[in-house]
Amino acid sequence: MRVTREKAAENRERIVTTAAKLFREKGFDGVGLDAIMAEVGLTHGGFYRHFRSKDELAAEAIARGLAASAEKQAAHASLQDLVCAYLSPAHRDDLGGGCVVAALGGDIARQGDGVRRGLTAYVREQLDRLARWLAGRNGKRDPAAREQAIATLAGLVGALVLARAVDDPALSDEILAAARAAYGGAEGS
Amino acid sequence: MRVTREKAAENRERIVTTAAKLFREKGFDGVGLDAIMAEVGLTHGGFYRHFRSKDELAAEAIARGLAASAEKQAAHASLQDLVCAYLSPAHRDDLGGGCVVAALGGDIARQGDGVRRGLTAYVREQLDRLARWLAGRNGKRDPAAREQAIATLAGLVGALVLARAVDDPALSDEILAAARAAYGGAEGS
DNA sequence: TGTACATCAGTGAACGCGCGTTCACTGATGTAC
DNA sequence: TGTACATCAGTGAACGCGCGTTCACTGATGTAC
Repeated sequence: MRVTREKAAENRERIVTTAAKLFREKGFDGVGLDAIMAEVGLTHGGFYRHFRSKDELAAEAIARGLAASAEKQAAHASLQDLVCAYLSPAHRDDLGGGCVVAALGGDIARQGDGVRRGLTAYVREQLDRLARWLAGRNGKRDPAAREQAIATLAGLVGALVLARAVDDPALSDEILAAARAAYGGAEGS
Repeated sequence: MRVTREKAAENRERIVTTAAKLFREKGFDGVGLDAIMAEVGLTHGGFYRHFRSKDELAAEAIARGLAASAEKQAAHASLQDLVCAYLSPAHRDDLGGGCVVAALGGDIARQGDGVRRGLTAYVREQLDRLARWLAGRNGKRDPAAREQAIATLAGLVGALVLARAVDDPALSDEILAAARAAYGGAEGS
């Protein structure tokens, strides 16, 4: 049942992206290798032709998810766009495709070095991007831009976590709307 | 080996508080009943004299953790106090005794109805408290107080999650300090 | 280009461990008289 | 107050299932000649 090298590489790729989705949806311990492989369309035995362990897959899946997030954030034309998209009901309801930090934040703090190092680099990158935007908005060379960037990133992540954790749809929507307003998603750029 | 009714009630209590601590430290799936019971000083078999299942314990432990948090927040004399304590390095490093939402936020969204309803009530309570304080600071009857309360709560939770997830102690400290400044922990009341 | 052989991605059964749950049992507590 | 019996919190072994991991095997792909 050997497959093309090309096909094998594609399968490996799909294992990583599928895992990245499922981990965000159900947590690291909430998904088994069999569920991941089944969603890819393979049997679980073949997993170890691609990865040494579930942990190795987890590290790679997180890295992939962070890279995808970074790309998505970079695509926004303005801070306003980014905040509106991040705090949209659609993003709240898209656990598997959304922000890795909001979905797995608590668990990441308990993960190994590789995962946490990747996350740290991602946070630095996002802070730099936000600070640049904020400096542009407030006037060049704003010394408070970095502090504002940190407050904004924290507010975005926290608002999404709260909006997802809360039981009442009306309260959840209110949280998103208030945070959009507070973090610049409703004002002009 | 029967024990006093009093002693049994005390044991039950300790199971709940120990579970509340360990769940926050290692996640729901990261701790077994045997570990919880061992830390209490009992054997795992006795667990089912007190609870019908691990899930039932989880719901009660979360509720207990939220109640403890609410009490702690209410004890602060001012918003400044609360923000400074919440965003302190000590709180960041006290996973087991700290904020339930920051420690288990992502997992709570995947829990049952009981847990989420309790969390929702807790969030409402905190928002009301924050809005009252913010209205007091800005002048009575501030219509933006609630929006500001939401932004503040989100910022607190998000900053703590980020500070814990990040690998670099200096960046972690910077996040806490910036958020303290941005959310009113450094200004006068 | 064609043939023979080596490689190796994927299969599916099996292993082993952890963990939630159950159960027969113990013996001190609680209660009825 | 004292005695006999019922209750039940806690014990420790056992069960069963899920899941990460291993392994012998298959058969198409890749390669050497």
